[in-house]
Amino acid sequence: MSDKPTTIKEIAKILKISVSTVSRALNDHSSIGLTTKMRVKKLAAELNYEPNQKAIQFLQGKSHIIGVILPELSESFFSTAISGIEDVAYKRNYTVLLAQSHDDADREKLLVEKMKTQRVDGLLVSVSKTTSTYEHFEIFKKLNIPVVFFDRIPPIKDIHYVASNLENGTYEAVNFLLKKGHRTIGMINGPTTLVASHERKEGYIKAMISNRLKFDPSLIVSCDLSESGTIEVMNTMLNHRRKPTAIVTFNDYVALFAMRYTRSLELEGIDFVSYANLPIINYMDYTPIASVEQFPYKQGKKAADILIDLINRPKNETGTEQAYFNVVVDSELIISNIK
Amino acid sequence: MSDKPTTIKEIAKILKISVSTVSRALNDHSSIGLTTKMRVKKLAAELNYEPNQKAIQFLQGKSHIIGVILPELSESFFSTAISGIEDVAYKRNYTVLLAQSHDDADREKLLVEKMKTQRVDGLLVSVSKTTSTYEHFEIFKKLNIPVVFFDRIPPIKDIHYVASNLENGTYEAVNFLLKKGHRTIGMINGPTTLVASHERKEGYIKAMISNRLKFDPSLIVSCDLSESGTIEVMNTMLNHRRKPTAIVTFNDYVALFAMRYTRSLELEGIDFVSYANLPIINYMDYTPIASVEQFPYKQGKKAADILIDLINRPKNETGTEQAYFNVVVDSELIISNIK
DNA sequence: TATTTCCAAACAAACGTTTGCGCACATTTT
DNA sequence: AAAATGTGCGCAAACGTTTGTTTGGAAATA
Repeated sequence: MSDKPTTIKEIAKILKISVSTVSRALNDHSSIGLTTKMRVKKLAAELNYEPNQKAIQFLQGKSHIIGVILPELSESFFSTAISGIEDVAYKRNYTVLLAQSHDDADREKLLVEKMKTQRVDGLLVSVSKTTSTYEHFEIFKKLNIPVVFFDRIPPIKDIHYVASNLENGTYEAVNFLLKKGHRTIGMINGPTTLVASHERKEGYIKAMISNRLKFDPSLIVSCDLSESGTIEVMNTMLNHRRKPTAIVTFNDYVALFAMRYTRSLELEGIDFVSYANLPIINYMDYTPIASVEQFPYKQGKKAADILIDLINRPKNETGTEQAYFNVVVDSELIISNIK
Repeated sequence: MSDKPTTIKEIAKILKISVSTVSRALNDHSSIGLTTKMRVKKLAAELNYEPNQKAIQFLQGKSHIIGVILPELSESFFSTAISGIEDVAYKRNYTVLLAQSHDDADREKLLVEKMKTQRVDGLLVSVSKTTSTYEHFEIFKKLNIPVVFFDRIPPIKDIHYVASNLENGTYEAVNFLLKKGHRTIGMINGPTTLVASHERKEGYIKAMISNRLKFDPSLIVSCDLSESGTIEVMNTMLNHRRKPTAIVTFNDYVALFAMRYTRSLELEGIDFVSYANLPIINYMDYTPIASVEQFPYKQGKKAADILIDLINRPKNETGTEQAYFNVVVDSELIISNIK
């Protein structure tokens, strides 16, 4: 039968010393003699001793679980981010409790409750598209449990977050197109309410300016990101007095819609640049000629690291204003090697 | 400041009764009077009492964590499966510890170790492509910790598993093509070593037989599933004395490769049927006309349910041979609505 | 009335580990 | 020689909960 795992007690009994001595020996406490330490460690190794995490966590009143709530696991951006989150969590001895909101605000609220019940030590959130109120996160603030937002960040103050800087990537993208000879560059942007839309626009403008070109606001159009919406704005673009020879799209889906539409019109020669969300893009016949990479793995890692730092930070003195982590990960233009 | 969560002790103190009474009252133990129960429950509700899971789990010597090791989170099949696993885990009060092998056997071995250290109560595994030995799972058997395999199942005896029945889905697929008028149906199958390849072949054959058609083995070809491999076998197909008018491919990637290749040859009119792995398929210009759906969500749920059942099964009498769960989830042909 | 049965609640141990405190002994300082 | 300091280790409490055993008293039986 399966012998129960070795405990510190058994080691103590065998060595005829107290449990506390064993505990301290294993933790390299300074008040334990070298010989005793050696003996303890040797026996521990022989017996395959592994500390009972549950006991420790219970004792310390910490769950050593970090909650992660994100919109869709099946979106490659998020599943890649999770990968980074987990690598960090594992290294730092935390367990990840995963949950998906499926972009539903109500479900998100429910999940936040669940996380509280599970007594997570910290929370990592990428908010759902439909979330418009943010009180459900207040509970955590009250309980002094840190929350770090990443990628999809609520428009409120006093929060920790990790997000990508889309401005610089967009700058690079537009710059790349300009260097390639394009002079009329369109942009299919997302809803103007999104921070991400704003950043894209800024990057676009900066690229134009730094190339001493005039910025034509009518070349940037907002889109609801659906297929029909994309076709609609594509029509606007194509009927523009200055028809773009290149278009930057909000994401890969929009790029695919737009490219499919131009092909259906038997239009050729428009260069597309997008933002990397889909790995599958490599399997396709027609792909954007470049992509702005947002490094979801890196972002996930960073966010998890910050969260765990926050969990373990020394007790913040009451009254003292604490600092908020606002980390921005630069994006980067990746030029496709498919010609 | 954040008041610490309410404990059973505090309730006891306030009500001037013992902790054990409170505990039993909350758990509806029979030996507690109705009035006491009411009083306890009322106060518990008022104080927002939530049992400290860590304490319970520690006391019971259970971690209430199930480990999940799978090849790639970013593959939609797996991320969908995870979703099902988590739903079940949550409902049954378990936490999911997630890990990816990235289809690397060594990493998988490492992760199994990690899971052991974390003292998971059970393990859910979809084995990596490169795994060829399976001793690392033996440790769990020895420790009496249940392991359930799903989707990618090792070819060994005496294991629990959940897998999809590809035979029936393939049968439906081929049948569908036959009904559509096709008489020469090719199949790009995977490596013959895979169970999944075998099942596809069987389904194919059964469909032919039940339609009273002769089965031509040369119409089924093995493929390493790479793009070049796909092109190679496509050439074989296209030069076959009986050129197929429809082809069933091992997965969506192979379908995409094959379809791209036929288009590059400016060949038209071959119908493709594939197995649903990629949601993105809907965004593409050319898609298979039908897909065999494997219900990863359902499979994940089922696997998790079985695992947790196994964890909580009454102690198996030593010596008594225990039964192994071998669950097979039927696949189903989904006909694409994109014409 | 004396004894048994039963109900409701209390007591106390247990789970594995960490940690503040204290004790004994040895060494160094006054 | 007495006092202070240091070293190495043990004692016991603590974390929150469950659960086997015990207790007190009331009701039921003899």
